[in-house]
Amino acid sequence: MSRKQLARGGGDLDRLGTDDTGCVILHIDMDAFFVGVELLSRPELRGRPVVVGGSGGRGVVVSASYEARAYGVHAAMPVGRAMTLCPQAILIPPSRGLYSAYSKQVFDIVARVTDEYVRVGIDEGYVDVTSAVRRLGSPGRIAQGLRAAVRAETGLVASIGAASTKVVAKLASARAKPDGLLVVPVDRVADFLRPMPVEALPGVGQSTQSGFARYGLRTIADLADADEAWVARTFGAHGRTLRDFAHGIDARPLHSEPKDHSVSAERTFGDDVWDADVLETELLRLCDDVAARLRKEGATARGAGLKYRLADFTTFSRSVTLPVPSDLPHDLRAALLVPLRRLRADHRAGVRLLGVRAHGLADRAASGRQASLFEVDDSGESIEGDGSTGDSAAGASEAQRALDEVRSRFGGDSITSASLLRRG
DNA sequence: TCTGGGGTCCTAGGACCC
DNA sequence: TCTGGGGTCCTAGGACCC
Repeated sequence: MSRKQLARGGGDLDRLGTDDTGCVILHIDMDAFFVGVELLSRPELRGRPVVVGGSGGRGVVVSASYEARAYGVHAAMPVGRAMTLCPQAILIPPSRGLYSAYSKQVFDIVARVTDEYVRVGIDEGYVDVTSAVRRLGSPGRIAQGLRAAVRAETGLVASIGAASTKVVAKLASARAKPDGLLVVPVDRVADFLRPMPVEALPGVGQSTQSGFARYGLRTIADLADADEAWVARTFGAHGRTLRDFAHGIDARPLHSEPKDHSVSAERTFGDDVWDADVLETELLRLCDDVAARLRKEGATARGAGLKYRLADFTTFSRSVTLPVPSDLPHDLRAALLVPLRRLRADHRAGVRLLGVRAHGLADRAASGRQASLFEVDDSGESIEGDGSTGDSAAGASEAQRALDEVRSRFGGDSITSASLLRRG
C-alpha cells in the first residue's frame, strides 16, 4: 500500500506511518455515523449539510455531516444554535434502533478479523490485531482491509488509527478523519503528540483544560514535560494518567470490567414542570422503563437514584438503598418518591429533567428472586405481573421471607413499603 | 431557538464497626 | 472522658465520554 494511504491527514503527517510494526492496536471510528446511516436511505442529501438531532424545542445535535461542520456545527450543540449557524441544514430526527443494527454489522466485520476487540459506544471500538498479523498481514494492511469491507458491506465510512497503545490509536483515528487511515509508529509517537492542544487528549474536558491553562499547560508537550510529582499533587490521579497519555503511555487493558454497572432513564420535559402529579407520573414511567431493562438483563438493583434538574440547570442527585434488591417498578418508585417530594418541597422551581437510575446490580439468579413488598403489603396498590419471572412458589416464599425479615427488623406486621422507607 | 440521553469513574465526607 | 486508626459502606456531586 502507498505511503499516502497509510498516512492521510496531510502536512508533515505524511511522513508518519510507514513502519507499522508493533502498531497492533487499531481504533476504528465511524465518520459522522448517524448521518452516514440516514444518507443510505436518502442519497440525494449527500454533499449537503445534514444534522441528526432532536427536533423538539430542547433538542441537541447528535451527529453532523462534514458539510454542516464547516459552519461550526458539532455534536451536543443545541439544534437551535446549529440552525442559526447553518440555516440551510437539513434536520433529521434520530431513527431509534436503526443505528445499533448498522453498528452490529460493522462489528461483525471486525469479528471476522479477531475476537480481541471491544466496542466503545455505538460507533467506535478498539481492536488488538496481535493474533491476526500472521494470518492477515501487517496492522496497516488489516486496517485497510477493514475499511474496505465496511464500505463495501454497509455503505458507511470508517476511519482507523493504528498505534501501540489505545490513546495514540484514538488520536490517530481522529487525525485520519474523514475517510482515512493513520499509522503512528512507536518512534514517531512524540512527534505526533507533542504539538497537539492538551484538550485533544481523551479525559480532558472543559474543566481540566482550564485547570491546566492556569499553569500555562496548553499543549501535550507542556503536559509531558511538566514534573511528574507536581502533576500528581496538583491534578490527582487523573492528572497522572493524563501525563502518561501525553507520553503515549496507556496502561488500560483492551477490555475493562465496569466497576458498578447501572441502568438509567431520564427525560427532559418540553416545558418546565411545576405540577407534582406530572412529576410523579413521569417518575413511574421512568421506573417502568428502568425495571423492564433490569428484568431483560436478568438483574436486580440494590440501590435506586433520582436525578432532578431545575429550570436553571441546577442538578441534584439522591440515592437510596432498597430494603430488598428488586427489579420491579413499584419498588423503585416507592423508594424514590421520598427524595422526589423532599426536593420539590425544598426547591420551589420548575423542573426541567427527571431521571431514574438503578445501581448495585446483581445477577438475579445469583441473588435470588426478590419479589416486591407491594405484592404482599396492605397499601391497596397492586402490581402488574411483569411476565418475565415465571416463578411462583419459590418467588413467593422468597418474598415472604424478605418481608418477615424486614418486619422483624422494623416491627409491626401491617407495615407498608412507603412507611418502611420513611423509617429506614 | 441554551444546554439530550445513556453511561463510567473518581473524590470526599460521614456513619459504623472493630 | 475529650478521644486512635483502619476498613467499608453509603451518599452527593463533579467530570467526562459517545
